[in-house]
Amino acid sequence: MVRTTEFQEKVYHALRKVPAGKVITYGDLASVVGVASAQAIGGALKRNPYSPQVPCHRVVSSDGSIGGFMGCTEGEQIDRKTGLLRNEGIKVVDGKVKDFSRRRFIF
DNA sequence: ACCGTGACGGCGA
DNA sequence: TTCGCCGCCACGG
Repeated sequence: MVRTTEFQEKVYHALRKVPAGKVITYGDLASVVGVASAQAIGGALKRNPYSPQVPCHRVVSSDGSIGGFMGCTEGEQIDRKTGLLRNEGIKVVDGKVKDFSRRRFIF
């Protein structure tokens, strides 16, 4: 049983609305959930109890960086995250999201 | 492109 | 329950 706070649930719920092939920044996601801290989003994703249900891999940094994945800012986890993004049609080169045009998901 | 600072929430002690 | 520290960040210099 995973204890999730309302904050985390909001984050997960908002993230759930992001379809495959699109990515969102931590800041934008924070804006959606109504908080001013993008880092808090990262913290929530880090403790993400739901793996594929909540596409935490579709969340990238504002500068296009992949960001982190499963608590790691680098390593094979990141490589895996990159693979998932590419699998969804997102172009990722050198740890950066190239197709940044659709990073903004209109809610 | 890189580093430092700012700001907010979560979590542990 | 309260205080302090850390973090998958954002932005300016």
